[in-house]
Formats: sequence, C-alpha cells, structure tokens
Amino acid sequence: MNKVRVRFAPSPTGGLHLGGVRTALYNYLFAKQHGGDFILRVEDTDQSRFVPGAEEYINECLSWCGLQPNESPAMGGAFAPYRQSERKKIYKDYAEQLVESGHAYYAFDTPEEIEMMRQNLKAHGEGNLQYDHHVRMRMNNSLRLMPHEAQELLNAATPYVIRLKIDPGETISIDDVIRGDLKFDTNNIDDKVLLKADGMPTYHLAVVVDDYLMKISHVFRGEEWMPSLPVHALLWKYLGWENHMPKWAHLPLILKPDGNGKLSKRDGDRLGFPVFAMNWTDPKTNELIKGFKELGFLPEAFINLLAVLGWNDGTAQEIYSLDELIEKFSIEKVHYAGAKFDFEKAKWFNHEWIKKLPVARYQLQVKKIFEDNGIIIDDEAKFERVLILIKDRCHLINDFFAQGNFFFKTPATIDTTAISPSWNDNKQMFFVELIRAYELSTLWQTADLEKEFKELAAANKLKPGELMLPFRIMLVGGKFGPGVFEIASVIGKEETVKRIEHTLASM
RNA sequence: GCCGCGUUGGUCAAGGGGUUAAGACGCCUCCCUUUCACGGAGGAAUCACGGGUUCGAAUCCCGUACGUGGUACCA
Repeated sequence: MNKVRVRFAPSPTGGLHLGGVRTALYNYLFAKQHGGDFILRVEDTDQSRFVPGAEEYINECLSWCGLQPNESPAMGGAFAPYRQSERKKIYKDYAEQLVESGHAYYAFDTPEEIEMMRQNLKAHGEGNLQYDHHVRMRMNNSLRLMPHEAQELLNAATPYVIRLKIDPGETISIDDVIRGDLKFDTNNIDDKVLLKADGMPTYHLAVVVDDYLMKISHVFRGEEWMPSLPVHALLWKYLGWENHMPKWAHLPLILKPDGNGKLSKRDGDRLGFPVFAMNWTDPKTNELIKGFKELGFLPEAFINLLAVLGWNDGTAQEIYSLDELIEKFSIEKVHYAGAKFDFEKAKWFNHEWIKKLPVARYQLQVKKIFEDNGIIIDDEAKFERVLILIKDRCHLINDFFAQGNFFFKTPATIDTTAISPSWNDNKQMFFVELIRAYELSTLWQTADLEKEFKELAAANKLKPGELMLPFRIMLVGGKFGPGVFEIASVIGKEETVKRIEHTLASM
C-alpha cells in the first residue's frame, strides 16, 4: 500500500468559501489519520480569472484554520512546482502523447464554428449539443482532415486545441468511497478540450497529470466534479496509468439556507452572514466580502461546524477538536445529500468553543477589539477576570466588547427610564448612604459588598431587590451583565462611587 | 433539452425490514437568576408522493414530483 497523499487544489480567483475549507479539512483529516501528506496545489491555468494576492490569501486561511500543508508553492517540496501555470510544458507533452496514441486530436474550429454547429443541432431538434462522436467527423480537426492538411494548419500556426477522443458505447464503472459504484455511459460524454489555444491545459488534463506525477492516492473533491469523473478515469487509462489511479470521493454541496442553489459569495451580504473564511477584498472592484474570522469566529469553532456539516460519526457528539476529528472522522460516513447552511447553528458552535476554551486563547484578540474601540487595556489580570466573567454570554468574539466595555469605561448613557418610575426619596437616601458606607469600607470582595448592601437596605427598611436594579443601571448603564457585586468588585471603589454619584445627580 | 446525484421536523441529523423514529440548532412554556445571559426541566414539529415486494417498509424495488450539479478553449 502506497503512502497516503492528498491535495487541496483551489484556483486563485479570490476568496475561499465554506465548501472549499471543508474540502481542505476532509483531505487534511484523512492525511493525518494515515500519517500521510497534505499538499496545496494551485490551479491557476485560467489566466483571465487569476487574481493577484489570492494565493497568499488561501495560505492565510489554511493557516488560520490550522490546516498546514506540508508541500505547497510557498514552501516547495519534492514535486515542485506546485503552481500549474509553471508546469505548462509538462501538460503539453502529455497532450501530444495522447494525440500520438490516437486518444486525442487537434481541433482547429473557431468558437464561431462551434456555435454554428450547436445552432444547427438545435434546429434539428437535437437535445445533445456536445462536440462529440456524433459531429466530430464534420468538424475542422485532425480526425477528419488528411494528415498533410492538418500538418499544414499546424505549420501555419493556426490556433488549435487538443481534444480527447471519447469512443461511444462503453460503460465506465468507478468506485466512489462515499457513494459506491458509479456508472457512466461514454455516449453522453463530449470530446473535452485538454489543451487550450493559449497552450494552457484545462482542469481535466492538469489534475490527472499532476495527481499522477505528485503520487496522489486519494482525491476528495466537491460533487460538482462527479460528471467529469469518467473523463478523468479515461485519461488515467489512456495515459497508461490505470493501475495508479487514486481513490475518489465526491463531497456533497453546501447550499443556501433559504432555498435553491450552491452557496456563493453573493449570498453573504443578502443573508447577513459570511461565506468566506476570512475577509477578502477584490482588488479589481475593491468590494469587501466578509469572513468568519473577522466576524468573531474562533478557528476551532469554524472547523468544527464545517466538519459536521455533511458528516456524522453515528453518535450524538457535535463538539470536536481538530485532534478528535483526526481520531474519529471517516470519509465513508460522509453524506450523499447537500446540506443547507444554518448561521444560527454556526454561532452556537462558536459559543460552545468560547465557553470551552481558556480565555487566554482569545484574550489578545479581544484586547485588540477593545483598543480598536478606544479602550486601552493596561491591567491584564483585571482583563482576564472580566473575560472569565462574561464569556458565557458571548456568541462571537466581537460580543466581548458590548458585554464588557463598562468594566473599563463609565457608561456613556444611563438607561434611567428603567428605574425612574419607581424612584423615590427613600431610594435616593439609600444610595447616598451606600456611597458613605462603601467609602469607609476596607473590604472590597464581591461577598463583602453584597453583605454591606443588604445590611444597609435592611436598616432602611427597603427590599434589596428593589435596589439592585437601580444599582445595576448605575454601574452598567442598562439591564444586562453579570452580578452587580461582581461588577462593583472589579471596577473598584473609586469608580463605583463615582458612577452612583453620577446617576444620582441626574435622577 | 440532455446526463448525473439527492430527498427523515423550519435547519443539521441518528436509524438501513419490527424503535413510543435518537440528539442538536431555532421556536414555545416553566425553574434558576430580584438584570440579561448561562444552566436545568418540559413542549410543538418529521420519514416528498404513488405503486409494488413482505406477515410487517422511513428502511428493499419501480415510477412520479421536487431539489441540486454538470452540460465552457471556468475551475
């Protein structure tokens, strides 16, 4: 049994969506559980769609998710180069080899001629408009032309493509790790272009050549590739590598939550949640597409929610660390059907991870958010205490600011309407006395503050419950946050007194 | 149009001939908390439809519907 080698092969056209990250994750997990290699290969053969910076962006996303490849364009490896645009010559040689062995041919048809052929077929009521065995002997290619005619066109530098010659009447049966036996009829397959007029290979030629040369053992990719599986299998066969063909698995699609279709980058804004791992700014349009990272997702949660969207180990477990996934994931148990993405559930995963992880894991990140909002943290111990106090109420990392800024800054607005209806002189008096009592206090622990508060309330014949809400409003500004005495204890005597006085003055 | 693939509550899903058809998110009720959350206890809600096979079908087969992907010199 050869070593397991899998690859993640995105095209650098901008952004990295949920489905892409999940594909990378499943490949990574499989490699790890077999002690194999996880390779990043960049499919940049379409020059017109290439976007500068996109490759670096992909690297960053993988790194954030903790899915480090051990071979890539950036880090090199034994099978370099890993960028397809740099392997142009290799593909051309194999394409020509296929022509020589009679499995491919030169086609000189212009796009207009092909379009005309399709119109013609349509006019005759044909449902199948492909460039295939039905029409190829009527087209301008080296199969129909005399050898010297074709050679003359080649000599005259006529633009051409190389097409795969698919013979009809054959049933191709391929085993898919997830779906089992898949059957295809070659009658329905067209003569796919292998080498484009610009000399670049199409995906079909490039994957097969690279997967062979890079000794890829398993190919896990999106379900959108299933229809071209027979083409790839045929290519493995025609190139003489049939015995080296990798095992295949086609992953279900991630769909829009509200209805129809594959989740795409345009859905993000419309539905109010990100579809990319990290923020991506299109350099051409300057359009920003939001990412999970910047919205306040933890990579642990992001990986977790993606892993279980389309896979389940048969138990009720839902929270998995990367290490646990490596231990328990199995590609055979991936589902057949596409799954609609649910952002509410995604937030739940993040919430679980915020609660589960020690605050040190995201303390720096939260600190940065505070600083971006004008609050400088100089007391790390206090900051950590606050984080522990409020982590249970945060779903996104960004929630920490709303839940915790009042620990470091006097609330800008005080919701006095929440207490004014039942405000009276007795309460006013109580808080005046509370200020004095707290000022004299030598103890400032949560329990001490609560004890003093309640004793003073009893002395004034007031119910503590009626006073705690006003106290909260004074300290926090609104009806939220952890226990009031915890808050008073954290912000300290001086600040507590100051906030009581401030509100009292405006009642 | 042609060719694939799929279909268990609103969503993610377990279950693959006999189950009161797990669990989670969301929603609702109650408890806890004299705030808001967290947490706890309950609740509503599901096998796309039609035929078969079988003593018995969510589970196997066929058809239909619907969804979805491909049908590019895009990946």
